[in-house]
Amino acid sequence: MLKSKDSYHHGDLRAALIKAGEAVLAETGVTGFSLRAVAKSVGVSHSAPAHHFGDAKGLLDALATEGFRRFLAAMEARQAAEPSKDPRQQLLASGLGYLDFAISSPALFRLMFSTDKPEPKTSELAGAAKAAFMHLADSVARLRGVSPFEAPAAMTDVMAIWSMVHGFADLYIAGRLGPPDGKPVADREAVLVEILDRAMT
Amino acid sequence: MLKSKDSYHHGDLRAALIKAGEAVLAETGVTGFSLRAVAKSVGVSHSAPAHHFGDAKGLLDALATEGFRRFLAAMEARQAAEPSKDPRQQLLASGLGYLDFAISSPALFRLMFSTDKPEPKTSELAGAAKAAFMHLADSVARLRGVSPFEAPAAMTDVMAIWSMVHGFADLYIAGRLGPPDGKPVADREAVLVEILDRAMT
DNA sequence: AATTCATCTTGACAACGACAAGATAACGCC
DNA sequence: GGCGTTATCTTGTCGTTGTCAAGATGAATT
Repeated sequence: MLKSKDSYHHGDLRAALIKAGEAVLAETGVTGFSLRAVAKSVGVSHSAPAHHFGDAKGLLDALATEGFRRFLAAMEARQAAEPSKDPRQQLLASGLGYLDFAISSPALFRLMFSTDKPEPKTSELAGAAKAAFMHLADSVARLRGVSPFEAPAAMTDVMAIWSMVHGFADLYIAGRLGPPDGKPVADREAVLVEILDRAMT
Repeated sequence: MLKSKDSYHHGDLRAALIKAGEAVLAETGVTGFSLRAVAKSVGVSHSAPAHHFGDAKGLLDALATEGFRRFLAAMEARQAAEPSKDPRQQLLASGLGYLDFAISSPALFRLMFSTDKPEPKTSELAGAAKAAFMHLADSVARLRGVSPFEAPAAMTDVMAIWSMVHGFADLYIAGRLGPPDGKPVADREAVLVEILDRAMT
């Protein structure tokens, strides 16, 4: 018994709500986000989401969790498409995947890095976020030959690289890069590669 | 005739609302932000703010505008406190001011770089944001000896430096820097100076 | 002093998040 | 097969929110 549209029980409500929630989030942003709008777009009563996610924060957490998974997937996809196995090239490819995701889902990207830290380490959200961080740490480990958790210098590399990509992506989706009133940025990927290269010293 | 607390006309409502709005924003974040809560904290009717700011977005825009002014002031303050007049040292000091502001007003910082671009270039918001950008462009111009608006290489410097500080500040206030479950970051200023240095090549 | 007008209040409405109580059907157990 | 249990979804309600309309107040202007 899977999706039956007109039966009393939806059958796959949780997944449907996450999918619809992502669309609503992309359209209205976090501030305009409405549980009832999500429910309506799925064709379900206004308080149906409560049973699956508790309150509004619950659904947003689920969206952020799903976001971190796709975020990681975007970085890995770019790495897989990069022919060279050189750690430096792989790390640059990862950065391009980082930017890909931010551009394709700006509202979700913002939600994921929204100020509320993931509370307990047992939560799925924290796990997905940690997985994304570990991907970066591993990439730097391959580049430097040392684990960032053992060598402080490598941890500085992690922070430098992460700050650079994240800042570029965040400013880009805010439309704030380049001259104030000018167009976005000529060739964003070329620029990102060039400045990311600086972060690796 | 300035602030008279119990008269029908407040006398300085606009300024009072901005001040109170900033407090509410800091407490509840953008999502929990409420016009009525701001009005109540000033001791005024729930729809008094409308006359000064139109709708909720109007007040948030005013807060962001004020934020950009203090943002610029924070960078200049750090520069003034830096004894060396060397362009590189001055630029680093500016970066520390950037971080100062983000840490002291995280919610406001997020609001300022929130995705909605400043629409018309005539708005005060766009002007204040542009002033902050110009400060950075000027600093880079002094460092490189060329205006970023004339030399593409210098503009790349601007983007590299801005991305680095912004990313570091944004990740820091999100509590995401350093090991996933660890403490914030040992000496944040030393780390920022070190990685910012990389951005300048 | 009379009038004008910006400023602020009161009242209303639709939409929202959250809660409680009930309806429906899937599942387990005998 | 029949019955109770339980997860799932609906309906109804409450307090709060943003926005609009209409009125009250008093400062400024003439």
